[in-house]
Amino acid sequence: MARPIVRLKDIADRTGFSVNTVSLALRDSPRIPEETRLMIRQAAEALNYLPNHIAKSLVSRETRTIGLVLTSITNPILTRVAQAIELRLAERGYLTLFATSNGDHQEEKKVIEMFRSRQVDGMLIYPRSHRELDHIRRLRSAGYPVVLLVGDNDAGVDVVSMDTRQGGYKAVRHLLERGHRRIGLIDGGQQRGNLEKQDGYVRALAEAGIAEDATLHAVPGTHSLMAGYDAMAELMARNNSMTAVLAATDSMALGALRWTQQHGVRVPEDMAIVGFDNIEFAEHAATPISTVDYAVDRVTELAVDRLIDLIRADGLPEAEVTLIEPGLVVRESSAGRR
Amino acid sequence: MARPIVRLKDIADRTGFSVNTVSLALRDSPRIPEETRLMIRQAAEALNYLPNHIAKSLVSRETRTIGLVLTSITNPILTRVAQAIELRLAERGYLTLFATSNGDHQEEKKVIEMFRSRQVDGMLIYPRSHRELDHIRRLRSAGYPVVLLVGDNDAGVDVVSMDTRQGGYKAVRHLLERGHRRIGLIDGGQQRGNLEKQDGYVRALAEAGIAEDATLHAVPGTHSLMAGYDAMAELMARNNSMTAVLAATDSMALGALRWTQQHGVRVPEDMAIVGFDNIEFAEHAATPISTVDYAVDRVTELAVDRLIDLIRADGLPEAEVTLIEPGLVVRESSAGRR
DNA sequence: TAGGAGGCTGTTAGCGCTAATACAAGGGAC
DNA sequence: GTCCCTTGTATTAGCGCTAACAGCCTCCTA
Repeated sequence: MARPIVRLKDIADRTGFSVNTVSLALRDSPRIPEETRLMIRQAAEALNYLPNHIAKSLVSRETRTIGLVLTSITNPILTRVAQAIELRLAERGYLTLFATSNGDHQEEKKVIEMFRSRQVDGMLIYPRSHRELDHIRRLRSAGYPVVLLVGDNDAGVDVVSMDTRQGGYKAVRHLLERGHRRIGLIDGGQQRGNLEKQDGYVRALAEAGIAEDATLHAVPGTHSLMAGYDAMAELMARNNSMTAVLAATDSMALGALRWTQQHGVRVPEDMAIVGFDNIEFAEHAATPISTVDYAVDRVTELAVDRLIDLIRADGLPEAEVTLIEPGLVVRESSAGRR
Repeated sequence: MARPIVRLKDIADRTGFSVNTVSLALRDSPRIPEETRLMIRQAAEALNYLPNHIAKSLVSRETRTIGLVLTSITNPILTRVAQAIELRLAERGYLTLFATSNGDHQEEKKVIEMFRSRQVDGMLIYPRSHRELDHIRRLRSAGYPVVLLVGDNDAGVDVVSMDTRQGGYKAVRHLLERGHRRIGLIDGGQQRGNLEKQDGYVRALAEAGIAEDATLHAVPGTHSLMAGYDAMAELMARNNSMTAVLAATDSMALGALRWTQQHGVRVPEDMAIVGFDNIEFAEHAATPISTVDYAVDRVTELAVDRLIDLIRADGLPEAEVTLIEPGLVVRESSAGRR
């Protein structure tokens, strides 16, 4: 600790000018003549001066920092989202303060408070639950710029998100078109009321006149590959004559694929598999996996743009929900007709 | 913007006490009687007061924030590292300011300056090059607590890292013991002088009396699965009678595996494959991949502990380099003898 | 009953910076 | 020569907070 800090005062002492003159010179004020500016710049350089952003923030009331709240970064797609957001914010001159909620409501609230206390200019939040958003709505009504990275039309907060409901719908439509009737669903997140993917799944089936069947649903607790593997084992043990399965993440789809490999079930001949997110490992799996694409670049770009608009506006405008329609990437795992 | 801020002054006005008394009461000073404390607490609650951490930092000269610099978070193992670090720092009461250098030297320097300007209490850095560390050594001699997440004994800065040199050595020894003599290497990062894995590879071969053979080396530009795939294609095209290959990351090992699948090369019978990092996707690949384990928990725990020790010490102690010996996880991809 | 000793609270200064204002010197217009 | 305006700089105040010190009671003791 106790590293020596070079302040404006030190430059002032060295050059004989006042602190204020030094401040103005370093900020290229037109009121300071070229010659003075140069002298001061040189002194600053010689002393290896670095402005104290903390002090500046106290005066300017902006920190040029935004807070990013994720549930957990182990989900490969959230990783890519985090990376892309950091990059875009950096381009716009913002630094990213990062924290994870671990899917816990109290943690999420605590993290948001910490960010507020640190006076972040705005927040990007991937909420653990897509339904319980009261604490975030309160944030917004207190005047804080917030953009959610997942959510629904009725969120009451700004949202930029993939339309996963539509994604689920598209994936099931695709499977129906290939002749599948008994389609399984490996979901995740039901505990928190995040039902978008399931909604899409149900709607597509309903349109085709197919009733829901609980024996075709599995709800593992996590999104990991092993969770997908176990869920697949469970579904297969139920003897429900399933011929296709939709997994809520590619990791889980890979787990399901692994199960089929180990148990002599051919993909896609005996079992079609479709995942979500389009991660690299899904594309190059032993059997390349069909998937609902997550448009990382679109989502992050729009989300960051929107957040910065909110920050710059005075008085928050009406909340806006942007849902991006995902594309379906069809690969070998769901090829061919039944 | 322009959200209204509740300050100590507002609580003071409301309760009739002075700002100082309010400050003391909220910090549970023993000099403030219970009754006063309660009144003030209630007022604070009623006004929804949140301390301004920025102002506090200006006075206390600590921000309780550390800067984490990564090259890029798309490498799955760095993701896990980032997550684990954030978690451990949060436990210790620190927030994580996050930035990526994208493997660019100027970016790395710029990011470090931004962190300094924001008065972070310390930094954890995954440097793009394990050799060009002058700018980081300068940081240290200026009194900044820094811990590198990869590095060598002669770094001159604190390091907590996996011993990847030892990892490369162990992996090759393992292949040699299985009877392999023509062992390929798919590396990455040579451009920046990160030769640890290659060093270990070379040493193990030398000890076995096997000369280096340039036709067995491939150096893709990135760490991605496709990079591994392409490198494998290149190595196989060289007709170098290779029977085993060591890839610098599991992603690349998966890419190599994918190539063998598509070209009728049996693993491990015709080709053994060993990777680095032990990511979940390697464990559950079509052929489970042997790998050099990355002890995420050990590394991040020790790194964070060391950093906080440095922050608490007055006057930085001698730099300390901790290299953690990695374990080798043998799976199907390198099973059986030749 | 004077003189402390504590208990409680207020006042002042300062963290490093910016913004608003003040001021001194020089130059032109009349 | 006075007045005013411009140019360059210094002074002051204040961001929200903490730390050091100052002061005023009340109560106890000799």
